[in-house]
Amino acid sequence: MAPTLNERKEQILRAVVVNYIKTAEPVGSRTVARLYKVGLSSATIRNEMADLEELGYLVQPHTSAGRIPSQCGYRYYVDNLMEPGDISDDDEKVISNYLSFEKMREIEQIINNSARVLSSVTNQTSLIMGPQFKKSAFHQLRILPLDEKRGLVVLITDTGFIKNKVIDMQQQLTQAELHQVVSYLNQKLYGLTIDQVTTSLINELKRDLFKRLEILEQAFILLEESLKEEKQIRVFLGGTTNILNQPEFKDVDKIRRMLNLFEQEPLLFKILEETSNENDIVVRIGAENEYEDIQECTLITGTYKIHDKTIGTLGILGPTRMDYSRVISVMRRMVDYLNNRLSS
Amino acid sequence: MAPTLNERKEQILRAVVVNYIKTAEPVGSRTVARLYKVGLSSATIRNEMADLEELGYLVQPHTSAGRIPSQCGYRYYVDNLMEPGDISDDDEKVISNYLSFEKMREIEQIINNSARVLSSVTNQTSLIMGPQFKKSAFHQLRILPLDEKRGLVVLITDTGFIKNKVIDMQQQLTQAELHQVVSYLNQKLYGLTIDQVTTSLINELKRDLFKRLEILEQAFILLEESLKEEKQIRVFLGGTTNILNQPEFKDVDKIRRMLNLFEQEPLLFKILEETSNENDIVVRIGAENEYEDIQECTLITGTYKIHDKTIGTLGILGPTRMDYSRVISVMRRMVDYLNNRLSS
DNA sequence: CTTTAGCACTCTACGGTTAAGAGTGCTAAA
DNA sequence: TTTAGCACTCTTAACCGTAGAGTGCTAAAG
Repeated sequence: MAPTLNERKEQILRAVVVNYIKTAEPVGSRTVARLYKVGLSSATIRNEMADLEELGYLVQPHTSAGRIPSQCGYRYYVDNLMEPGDISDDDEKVISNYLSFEKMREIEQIINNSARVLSSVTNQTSLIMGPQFKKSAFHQLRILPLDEKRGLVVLITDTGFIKNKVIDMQQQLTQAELHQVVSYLNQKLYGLTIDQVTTSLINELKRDLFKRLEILEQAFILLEESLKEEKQIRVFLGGTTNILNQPEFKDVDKIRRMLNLFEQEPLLFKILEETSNENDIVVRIGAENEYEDIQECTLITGTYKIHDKTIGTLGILGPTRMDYSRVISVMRRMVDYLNNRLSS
Repeated sequence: MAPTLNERKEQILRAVVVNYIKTAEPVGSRTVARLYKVGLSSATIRNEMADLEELGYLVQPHTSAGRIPSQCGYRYYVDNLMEPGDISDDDEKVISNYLSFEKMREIEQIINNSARVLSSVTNQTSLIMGPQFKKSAFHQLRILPLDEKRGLVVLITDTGFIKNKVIDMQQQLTQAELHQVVSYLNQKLYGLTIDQVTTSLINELKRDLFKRLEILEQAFILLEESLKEEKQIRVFLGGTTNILNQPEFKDVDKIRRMLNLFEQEPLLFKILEETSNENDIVVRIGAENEYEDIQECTLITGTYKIHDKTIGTLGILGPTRMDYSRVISVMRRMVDYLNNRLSS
């Protein structure tokens, strides 16, 4: 869609982006001439940079400063100029070092740890959406009587999640009655994703069951509630303090807005879900993001799967001035890791 | 221990503390004379303030500024000058409004919500230690076979916690064998607190059981691990961004140190545990805190119970310049709330 | 026609100076 | 013992002026 630039302009744009990513300082024509063997004088580069500014790829903070990439500039860089490249050896070393230590079994811990790794390698803030229970398929339901009044509902999905919840049972059920209810439910719900277990479906089942047993009111309400609650998903954060190291966040007010965002789990969830794409790593630069408070940031997301079923999203959030190539390769690496780790 | 001040000095000290808490500006003698009907001229107050400074209760940021309370000054204020007072009507209204909405059943949600309330009413950062599983007593253990290879271990405590964990069972166990193991364990462990279930005790049990069944290796290792893991407790945070509103945290470096602290859950846990006292609200001002990074802060803690068993701690962390009277009363209110809520 | 050297111009960042304001300590009088 | 008065101190904000970086434009060179 964007008009293609000639090679020289591309070279210069790349030089500006790369240098600005590294130094966070506006890049002048002299710097480009010196550091990137373009074989041109600063004056020529100046002219080209003026063109690039007119085309919208560069901006000038003020008349006598160097140029910095605009959001379009970053976009062009990511789409056309960046060498995708594999993860660097150094990063790989750090990551595998981190991951080798972990003997975690609980899925939450794995996710949490991944958030930590992701943020400390990229020096950005990482967000990882916990496994989305609702996308799993119903596999099995058990009710385990605890004592006279209480029971434990255990719900097992095809992806291996186990959710449980204590319920009060006002009226006592005999073992046989309980068994009857449970096997009926299992039969009806088997294979549905949790998403598909709607309130209306539950109501229907309730009507059916009431014909046979009229004592389950309590238990049912609670089962319903429990399913509803489970749809709320945790978002794990790593390296929230990393934004403080970025010069673009020297303003306390910006920091506040970001941290505020980090406290709002449902919002983070929404942002991650909207941005992510099942099959690919997505890069949202600046105003490409829906949510206003991150329109000076770039969000990079990827998804992870359990047994080929997409189950969650990971994201890295930082200023638009971000080492795209590196972050993307690290992201790719972590997605692979999670896919392998969780499917075993 | 501290020498008692005469009434006039107390009045002036109180005035300085109160005013400084409100304005965050050094308080001059004129201000004290004007706003707090001491019936003395600024000159007299100046002399008294010079005395108070010599005694260590006030400090001067620089020669020509007003005074601000030293940490000793705050301590004296909290111990002797502050009217303890009940929670204000406004605060009570806000709190009960928040709490009336909640229909939460899960303990984690209750805690999390409490953290939110606490922080938004006090405008400080709140920390709440999740229920301390390890202080509960062992009540009942169940193993629920899921399929050929896996089982669900369910652990129930006297305080009503339910913890569960999936285990892989390499060798198959018959129902009878399983039952035997489980009832043996229940018998041996009943009534012990989780704290008391040490590795050595588990090893002992293991030896005992191996005489009868030699197939439990796997299951046992996993049970042991699961108990160990459960000793790690979550700390819920609320209002971490509130510190940004405090003028004492205008320095980005201080902000970073605090946020860094907030990311280290085990450390928060340690701080809360060290500070808290089962029977009372504890106020730790500045250097009274062990941990270096909060020695410019005040930490106020209280504990909550389930069935008269202390099970967790809540804390409020803010700059030493904090509305002590208000925070303490709010803290007291929330402790009461949690005690009632969780014991039902 | 493209590239380059040169130069005047613009804007920021920084250091130093100044003036206003707040509050003190001291002295002497009430 | 208290208070009025005053000189003194220190901070803060505003206001220069200058150095430095980088530009845009022009004119010459390739």
